[in-house]
Amino acid sequence: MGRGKIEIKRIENTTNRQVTYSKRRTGIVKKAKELTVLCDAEVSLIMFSSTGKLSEYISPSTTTKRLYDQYQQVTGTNLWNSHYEKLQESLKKQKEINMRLRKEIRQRIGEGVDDMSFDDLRGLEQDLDTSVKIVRDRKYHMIATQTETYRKKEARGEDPYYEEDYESILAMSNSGAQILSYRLQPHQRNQEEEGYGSYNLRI
Amino acid sequence: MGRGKIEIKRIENTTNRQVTYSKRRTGIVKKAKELTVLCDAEVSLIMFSSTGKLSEYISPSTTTKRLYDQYQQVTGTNLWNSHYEKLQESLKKQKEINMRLRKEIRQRIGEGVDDMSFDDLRGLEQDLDTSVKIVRDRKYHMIATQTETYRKKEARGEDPYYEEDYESILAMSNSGAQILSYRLQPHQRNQEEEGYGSYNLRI
DNA sequence: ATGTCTATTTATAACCC
DNA sequence: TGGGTTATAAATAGACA
Repeated sequence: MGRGKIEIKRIENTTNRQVTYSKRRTGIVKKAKELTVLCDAEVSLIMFSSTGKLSEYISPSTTTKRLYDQYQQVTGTNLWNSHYEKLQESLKKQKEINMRLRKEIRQRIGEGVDDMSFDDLRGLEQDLDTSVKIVRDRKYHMIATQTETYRKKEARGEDPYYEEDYESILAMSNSGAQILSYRLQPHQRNQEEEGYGSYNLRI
Repeated sequence: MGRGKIEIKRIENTTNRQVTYSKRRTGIVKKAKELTVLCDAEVSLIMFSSTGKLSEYISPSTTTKRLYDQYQQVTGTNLWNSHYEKLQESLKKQKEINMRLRKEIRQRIGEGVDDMSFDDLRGLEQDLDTSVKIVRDRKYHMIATQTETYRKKEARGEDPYYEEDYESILAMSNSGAQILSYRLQPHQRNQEEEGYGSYNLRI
């Protein structure tokens, strides 16, 4: 191939190795092209240099993906299987989490209370009490704040009803979107869909 | 390449085409091997003849699948995605659902209450009241039932403390497993034991 | 890293088995 | 198909820009 026979053995000098790679890469790609045209073949050639640089050639009549699908069919080995399995596992996990979340919500709503132990009941009751207290406090706070605003406006001589009436002030940030989904669709609790969600969230 | 310059153009004669394919296939595979050894590269070469016959070369240091995984990483194109669009979609959906469920639980606990509208707050409060009522009723029912059992035992002259004391009767079906996962986080329970009586106040 | 030059080695087209 | 043989075209190692 050049000035003197060479032996096919790893070129230790990094620079030379890269130079040779560059030249031979061009050569092999040319061969692949020729094979494609001359023999009407379909060729996929993927190369990583020792520095990790990628080069590829794919016959213009096809795509890498299509050719690999064919490859799989012929060889029987399913390259995507492992990916598929991972996805499925993920999905399963998500469904389990979903189930748990649903169960927790159901219990918080008061369903299935008959199957709970006394201690759990007491715990749940306490939790609910705490929550309801938080919500109520927030509600009171909102009322207080809005009343304050109303009074200030009035004090400044503005018409407090200028833009909105008192009721609408209270109702103000009624963000169209319902927040508790179960309240939106009472029937929904039957079994929404498959439930996967997240992996390790803490509630 | 032989007796007279040839032009790179599809060989129309099928037999000749196959002969040429066969010879050149050998040649290109040799080149791939040389590139692998000489330049320490990783090469995947897949070829389909015009008759559909598959030939491949893969550098011994890797596997077709591994090399293709690398290929995907570098190119960004995900060859498998299109195969599993449905699965992937499913997964996405599940994650969204879980997100919603988590959000709902968080709200039922009383988190994020500051971002809710007044109406939503009122709705949530009602829901929580209802739930706590259900739970409390069930608790009372259990107490009543157990007290009943206790009395009956006593009436029959049995020692009601024979196996368990009164407390443990109440605590009975304490099913080791925690039911509400969020309760596992201890700090959340700190503010308990308060106004049971005010849980159903309404403005 | 890429392109050019050149001596030499390789690949291979055409042919035959 | 696959293996030889051989004349010739192609590829390329080494050197340098």
